[in-house]
Amino acid sequence: MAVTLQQIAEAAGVSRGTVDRAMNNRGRINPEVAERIRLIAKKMGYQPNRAGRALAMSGRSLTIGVIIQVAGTPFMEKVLEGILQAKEDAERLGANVLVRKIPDMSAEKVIAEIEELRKGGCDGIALMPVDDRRLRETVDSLAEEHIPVVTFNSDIEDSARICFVGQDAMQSGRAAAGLMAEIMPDGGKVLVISGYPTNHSNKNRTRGFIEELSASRADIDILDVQYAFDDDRIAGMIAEEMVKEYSDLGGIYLTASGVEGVCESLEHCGLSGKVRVISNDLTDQNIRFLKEGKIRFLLGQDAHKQGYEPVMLLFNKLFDGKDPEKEFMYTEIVIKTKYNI
Amino acid sequence: MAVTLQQIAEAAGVSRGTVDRAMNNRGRINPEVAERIRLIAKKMGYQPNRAGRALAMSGRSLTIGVIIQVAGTPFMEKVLEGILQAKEDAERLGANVLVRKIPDMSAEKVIAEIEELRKGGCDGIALMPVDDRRLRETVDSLAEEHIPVVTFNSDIEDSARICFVGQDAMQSGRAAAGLMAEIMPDGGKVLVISGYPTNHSNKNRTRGFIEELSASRADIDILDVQYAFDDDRIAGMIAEEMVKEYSDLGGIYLTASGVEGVCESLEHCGLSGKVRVISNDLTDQNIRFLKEGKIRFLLGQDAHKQGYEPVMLLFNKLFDGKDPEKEFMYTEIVIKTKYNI
DNA sequence: TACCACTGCGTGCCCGTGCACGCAATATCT
DNA sequence: AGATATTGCGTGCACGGGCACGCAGTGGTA
Repeated sequence: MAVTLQQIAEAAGVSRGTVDRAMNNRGRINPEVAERIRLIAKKMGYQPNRAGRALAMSGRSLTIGVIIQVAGTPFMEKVLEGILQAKEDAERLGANVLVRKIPDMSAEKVIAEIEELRKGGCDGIALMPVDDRRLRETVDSLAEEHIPVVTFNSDIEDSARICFVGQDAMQSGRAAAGLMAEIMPDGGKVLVISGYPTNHSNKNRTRGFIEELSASRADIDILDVQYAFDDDRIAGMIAEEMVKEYSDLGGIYLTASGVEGVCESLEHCGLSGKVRVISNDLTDQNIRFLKEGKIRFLLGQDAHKQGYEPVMLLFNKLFDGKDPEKEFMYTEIVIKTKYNI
Repeated sequence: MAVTLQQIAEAAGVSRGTVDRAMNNRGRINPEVAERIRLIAKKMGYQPNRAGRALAMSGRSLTIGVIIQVAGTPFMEKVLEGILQAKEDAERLGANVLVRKIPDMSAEKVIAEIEELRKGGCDGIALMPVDDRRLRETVDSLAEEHIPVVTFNSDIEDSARICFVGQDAMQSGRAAAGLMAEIMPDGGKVLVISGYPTNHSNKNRTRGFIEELSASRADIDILDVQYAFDDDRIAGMIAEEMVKEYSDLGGIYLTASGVEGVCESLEHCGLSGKVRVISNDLTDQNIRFLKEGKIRFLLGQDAHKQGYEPVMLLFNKLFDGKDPEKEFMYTEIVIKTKYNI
């Protein structure tokens, strides 16, 4: 049976109200008594009853804002599903979840949404950020107002956000290397095309990929990393140039965008399906290329969790005062082939 | 804001208790009044408040029993984690979750546990079943007593369980075929070693694998399915016999157990790592073989969800009277290599 | 007519928690 | 010393829903 405040009160020889003050640091209590009560509560394994709390809190707001880009990709659809399920769960306990969908993800738009949520008296915010100085400053200012922020999908490094829910990029790069090793039995050359090198995901995926592949396969030659800056045209040009220069180029790993350009170039050179392409992210386009056999493997992430968890982390923080266990919550790396997409 | 019984009572010009009787069909009420109240409630969009109900129901049982095999595998650990998280969530709303761990999974043991739970006044049961006629009869008898049952990991087909949470075995077989196709660029022969053919998972994995591979790769020759009946020694013998008979045997797909026997045979023949092995289930042993490069791919399933959902489905059913959306809840297929395990 | 059972409804308590209020004891100030 | 704040604590109400109890009105029976 669950322990209640009343039981702790009896065990400590005080009243329920005193236990309440001790547990919730409300002040107006002798610090020594408070400490003793907290010790007893801990020993008894006290966990606040959600129903009781929800009931007592009813009438108050507890609003959680979620800022998400609506791309219409299957990935985003699943993230949204996760968010909506969390919304349902949280709202049944009296919370209020506002989902703000924005069509394109510029820092200005995100900041504008944050400001609007802040004005509306939002108690916590989950967002899919972009790398931007002003956005980081905005997040830090939210933290100063004690409005917790959780980032998901990508992170704002060195900011005051309480948790990041997303992929471990290094590990993702290593997994890609493992797959590349499996499908290149005869050795050969491998090319890594990275997006913006300032982006941490790109950097870490590249690092993980190279570390793993060079460690496991001495017979595979990894060419110098090329940067396509998230531009399909540049990625295509790089691919074309490289397959012409190196006839034994057997695989291309893309850390981010540029898939379309690469696939077109390979097709143009008559090498589509021959040069193995491994890429990231379950976008519509990538999935199409995967189904057509132009991409061998796609590395994705647990989309549902990436939507559900940020909301729930905020809810737990705001409702129970329970901080996230870690500063990062990594989602599983999902490997998709044309057969399990 | 949410509608309460009190608001309905005021709108209907009756007392809260009368609304309660109307909404919960408790009798002792004029049928016409009851109907009128239900109409008003519907019009106002009444949804019972979980917190209130949980609080009122506290002290009463709402006991959910979970029967799980403790194998100590990482997979089972994660399933257990999911169960324990669901336990926490449900218990915070006043439910009671009993986790029964049994060391080995014979039908007798499972039935014995079910009987004990039934005697203890359990309101719903989640279990990892084995294929057994008496077990199915037991589950059906539970259904007659209105004790809902959810199966997970494997199903009891054609039984009265309200939902199955686990893998779509056909799809898993297809994914394995896709991977096999990727790592056998030069064609050759492929062998399927199945566990007990009466087991639906084995049957469907085999079917999915053969359908997919024969459709996508005409240059790969799929040998007749061999049955190892979940016996390592038999599986090993089959593998040894086959690699001797067919020098171009390039891949083995195992639907279930027998991995150890196969790997030993391959090692014995000096073909370890050369003949590609793809298998199912993230057991300790399989993971070891995967890490050692003796297995190329392992197909697993979302373990956490497989623990969490069965308990939550039962809780939603018993607490809110909400039935599962579908009779099946399929978990995602996870592909593991030595690099993302 | 007196007694009882039954119907149809209102009332009040309970669950666990948050919080406002109030009261006694002590501390601080005039 | 007396008035006034502050500290430390107990008490009671509220929240929404389940359910026991009780009460008035009705109908039947001896």
